[in-house]
Amino acid sequence: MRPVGVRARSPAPRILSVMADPTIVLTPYVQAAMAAAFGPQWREADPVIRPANKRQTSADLQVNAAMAAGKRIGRPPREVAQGVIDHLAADDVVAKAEVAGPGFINVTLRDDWIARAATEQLADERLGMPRPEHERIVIDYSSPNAAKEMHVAHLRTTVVGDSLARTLEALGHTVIRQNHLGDWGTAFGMLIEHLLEVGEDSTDARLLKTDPNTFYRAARTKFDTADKAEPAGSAGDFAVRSRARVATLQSGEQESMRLWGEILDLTKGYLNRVYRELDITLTDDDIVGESSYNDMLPGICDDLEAKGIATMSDGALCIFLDGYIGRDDKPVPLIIRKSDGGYGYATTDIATIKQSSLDLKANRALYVVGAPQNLHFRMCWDAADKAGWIQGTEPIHVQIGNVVGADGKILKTRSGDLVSLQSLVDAALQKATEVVGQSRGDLDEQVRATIAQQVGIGAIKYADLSVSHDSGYSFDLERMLALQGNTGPYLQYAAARIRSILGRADVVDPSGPITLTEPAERALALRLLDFGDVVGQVGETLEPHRLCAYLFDLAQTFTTFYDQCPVLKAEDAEVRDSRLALCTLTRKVLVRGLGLLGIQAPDQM
RNA sequence: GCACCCGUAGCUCAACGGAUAGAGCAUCUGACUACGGAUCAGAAGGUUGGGAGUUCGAAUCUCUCCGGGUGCACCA
Repeated sequence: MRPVGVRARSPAPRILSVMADPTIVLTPYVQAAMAAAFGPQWREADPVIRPANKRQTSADLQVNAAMAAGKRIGRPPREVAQGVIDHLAADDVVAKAEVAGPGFINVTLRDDWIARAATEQLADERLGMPRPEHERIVIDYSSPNAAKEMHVAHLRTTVVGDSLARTLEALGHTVIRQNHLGDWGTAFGMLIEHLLEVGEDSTDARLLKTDPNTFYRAARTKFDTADKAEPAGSAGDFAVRSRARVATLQSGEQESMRLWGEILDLTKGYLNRVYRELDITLTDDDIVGESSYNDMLPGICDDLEAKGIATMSDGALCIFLDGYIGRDDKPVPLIIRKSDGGYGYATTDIATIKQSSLDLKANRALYVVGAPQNLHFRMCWDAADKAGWIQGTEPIHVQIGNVVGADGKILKTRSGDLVSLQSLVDAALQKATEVVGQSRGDLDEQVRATIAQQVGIGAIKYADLSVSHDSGYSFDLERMLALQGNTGPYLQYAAARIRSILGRADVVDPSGPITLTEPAERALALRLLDFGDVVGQVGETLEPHRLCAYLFDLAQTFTTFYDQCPVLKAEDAEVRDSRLALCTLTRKVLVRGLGLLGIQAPDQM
């Protein structure tokens, strides 16, 4: 059985758009040196180039291949390292290379090379982002339920999934967004009956658009009241009608289907409002309701049974896979058809991966879904794979950790419900409004409101994205809206500040050339060059927090530069032009990077 | 019981098998009457839960123990 859900980490061939990334530029040089020194079998070897350890050396990069190679070559690592240096023909890039410690090669890049690379990066539309081998990538994310309000758990899968979609698209991949809307199930019987009772054009019906939980709860309450009434039937026949409606709906009866469609239309109104407020790229075109798989489900069950993969057990059609043992040492079943003939998530999830692989020909299929569902997905994919339905597709569960409160527990309201997404957003917007009102009382209210919107949403998103997606994070408004520290507002501020500087310069579109004399200039330029590599890494590892960490570090590197190097008051025109170009490039990288995270950068704040 | 995730500075979190484990917040000390101070420089803070192993080298890989979270038959 093939391992599923694990991304092979063999280094993918990368095609560079410009010379920008130092590691990529240096790699062939080092490989050539190793081949020249120790034979052609080293031409493809990973030179293990890493950022240099700043406590040990002032160099920029370290090449660590010599230590691993030492054993195979049969020579001391330091000797191997020296051999690489002796054959290194990279004078146009490398200023200095020297052996250190047990066999590190510390490499210092040439200032003029860095300057030239940064100037090129500024001219590059893609700012040095790589163009990896093209893939088709299906991303399942957000996945709310019809007629229910989105809650905390949806927030993160929506935000993380959207960032991944934007990033993978920017890398040139074809991204197919799939928003698996929960649009089917027994609850629709009572929802339809409730809709009929309140009237399709009533204000109560409009609640589906504005406050779906209230609508849902009203239906639920009626159902429960009627269902549990003693003696039976004393509270009306709502429950009976609801059950009957489920049956007519499932049979495809026209009027039931129309009413069902009405509920979905209203739901889409709600979802689109939330997505627009959060600046999420999902649209109606991305909605793939669970119901759209209905027609496939019987065939899937039949096929799995015919292939001998699924068997009947206690009236349900189940798949028992090797290696899945549950309580009491009993094998865990994957139930694909319930004993009442209905289908659960397992069957539709098998359908989705089958479709992504065989129909959509996806190279990767991402499921940006809560971590607790890991077992479920592994079983579905193992089953699908066993049936031969995963061909050339790597299914990946991008596990989303829980959002917890200050007490470390999952965010819940006093009544025990999960906290609604809207209440979190509202709280963030209110707080952002306060902050902007305090610091920018000079701006008119309309402008302040726009900024507060961008800052509040940016703060939430950045908080979601800046910690690794599989770990939980504590929802703390104070922290996420803080103006200093690793937060969205800090990065937005950095971008706004640079724009202000550029606005006060008389140059329209600074293009350099960039020249480097001050250490702070050099450090900034070098860090800017890393942008493309970081974005490429996010595309492979599916970890947006790496981009967050990079942007934060870049912003800090910039402020150091800005503190130490006068820009507008630079001593001469050439230096001024160079620094304005560095400012421009930094702003472009920050804005583009935030854009990949799905965060807007206000012009002023 | 079985499986997956996690345990790193007071707090929130990083670290692609590489050197003395890094940031931010909080704490403490300095700088500049400021090209946007929403700043910069610095200090302090750690036996990476414990132990064993693999490796030239382990927070990272393996095993084991402790502690926490989650999942495990008709919910999605």
